[in-house]
Amino acid sequence: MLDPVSRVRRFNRAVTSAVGALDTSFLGRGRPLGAARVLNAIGHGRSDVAEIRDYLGLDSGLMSRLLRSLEDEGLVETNAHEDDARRRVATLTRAGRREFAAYEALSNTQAEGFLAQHSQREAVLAAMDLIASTLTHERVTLDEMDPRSEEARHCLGEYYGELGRRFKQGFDVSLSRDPDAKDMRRPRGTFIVAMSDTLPIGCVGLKGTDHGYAEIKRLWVAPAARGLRLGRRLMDVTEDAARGLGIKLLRLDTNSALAEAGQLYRRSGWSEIPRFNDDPYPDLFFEKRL
Amino acid sequence: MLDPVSRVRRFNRAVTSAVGALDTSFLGRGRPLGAARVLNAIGHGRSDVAEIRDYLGLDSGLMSRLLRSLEDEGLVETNAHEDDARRRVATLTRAGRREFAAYEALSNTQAEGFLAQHSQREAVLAAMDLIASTLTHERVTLDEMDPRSEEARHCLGEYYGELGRRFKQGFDVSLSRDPDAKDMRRPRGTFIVAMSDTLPIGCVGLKGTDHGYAEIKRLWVAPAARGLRLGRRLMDVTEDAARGLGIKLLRLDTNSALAEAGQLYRRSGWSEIPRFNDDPYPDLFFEKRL
DNA sequence: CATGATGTCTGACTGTAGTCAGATATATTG
DNA sequence: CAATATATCTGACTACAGTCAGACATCATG
Repeated sequence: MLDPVSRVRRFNRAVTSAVGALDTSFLGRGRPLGAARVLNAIGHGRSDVAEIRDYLGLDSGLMSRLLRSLEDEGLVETNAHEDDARRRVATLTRAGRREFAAYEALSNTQAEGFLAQHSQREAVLAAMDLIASTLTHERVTLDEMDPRSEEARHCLGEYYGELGRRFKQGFDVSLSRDPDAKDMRRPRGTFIVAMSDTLPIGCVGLKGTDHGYAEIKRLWVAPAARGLRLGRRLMDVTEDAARGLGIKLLRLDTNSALAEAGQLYRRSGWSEIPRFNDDPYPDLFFEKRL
Repeated sequence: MLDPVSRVRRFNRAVTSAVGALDTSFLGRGRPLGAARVLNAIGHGRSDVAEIRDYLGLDSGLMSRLLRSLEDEGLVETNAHEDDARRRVATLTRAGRREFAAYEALSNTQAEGFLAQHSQREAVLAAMDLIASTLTHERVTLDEMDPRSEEARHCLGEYYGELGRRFKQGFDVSLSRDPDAKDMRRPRGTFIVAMSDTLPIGCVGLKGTDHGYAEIKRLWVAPAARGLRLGRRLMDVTEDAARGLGIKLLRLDTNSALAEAGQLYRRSGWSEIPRFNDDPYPDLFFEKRL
């Protein structure tokens, strides 16, 4: 019972029966699961019918019927898409928004109830994050984003916080050479955020310079997503982007306190070079020719 | 997106879609989910039809039909229960055992595949244990068991290992006054194991003495099950058992390195007393009058 | 041994999810 | 503008899960 496979299977059993209960509770508002899922997808901002169908994996016939039943209930309205009259766009009516809010409240209460069972909330949450990340890691997308976007700023905040915890002397952004946002935008560079569902779980910046090379900056992976080789994926995508921008040489600096990072660089074709800047924090310097 | 409730809901979404895939894969052997569940319940040693029905939460009519379909496939045989001919007992035929083994192999492969995604297996497993324990903690049963049973010995082994890690000087059972198993059996005492599914996740011993009191020994809760107030439940059940045995006074010893334990005792009506034995490890002593 | 309780089974039924073929309206392309 | 592609809808169908009432055999009890 204590070998790894049994532990995974115990988890599966526990979760399967809990999810079963969760599904039934969706029926708690007198509506079949399929219709409830469509209503919630619309409530969460998916309006294009084809998109919902794709997201929920439904047959077009079934989707059509589910929409019709929600319309009959007065919860949803559909209209032709303004650019293409074949496509339909679904929106919630006032009653639909009310009903959606009721589902949201129900889900929130359920989540709170679950957390209340346990006196060590943070440990439970961290465990949930870890498993959710593992389950969804094939669906993580690496999206180019503006370094000033909310998602990017979230990642950077977490990154700085972690440096503060891991460097003996702490970390003060203002002392470091904080890259200018415009150096991490095309065409000089780029900024990439790893998104799991709607949660930003990692980032990396490619910063253009005028010295004949570009720099990799701010590589960060959320603790819950570590071990999934996301750092490697972020680096690969950034290198591809750099090649696309015609960049021939990459450099980066890091600190030996960040052991995983150093390992990653060495394993993926970077070579250590002498210090090439006067930033007070880094003590390790790498470059890679593309 | 980062408040606790959102994190729980993200976990729910991730797990719901994974479980959906898992359910469908049960159909991968050309058999409806219901029949597959019954087959697997029988394979896992549940033979009494009423027990299976109860475990899977099925209607008696449905259960009957599912059994019939498995019989038609030649996978299951049912016979009258030898003590009560109204009850039926289901057993797997040779073909049934083969089919069950195929499901097992499938589940194991799936579990291994999941673990393989992540380079930090132990962290993922610990997270799964924690969540499984939280989800199933209402279903944890506290069973009286022999202190020499496999379950009890597992718990004691974990307990000693943990003392070794938490005591500065380590822990050597032979130096401690290891209770005689017969002092933790009725009528002198008892031994209680907390079982989650088939996994032992906690224990406590009630050790009878000839000094006018009984002792609480070996209170342990698995790391993954901490925070669920299981220690409290174990203590409550043991006190009830002690009352049932006519015991009027309980004592216990512990070590200040085990802070949670000390807190638990103080909060549940125990009072500190002077040392009452010469065991080298404990430095805190309590008693409670029933 | 009659009576009621229990465990299982059968038949008749419902609701939901899902599939498939074809109809309809709109877009795109040569 | 004709031919084709695309997005949705409708009707007809199947499979599965689940419910309910009642039949039947067996057991426990006074």
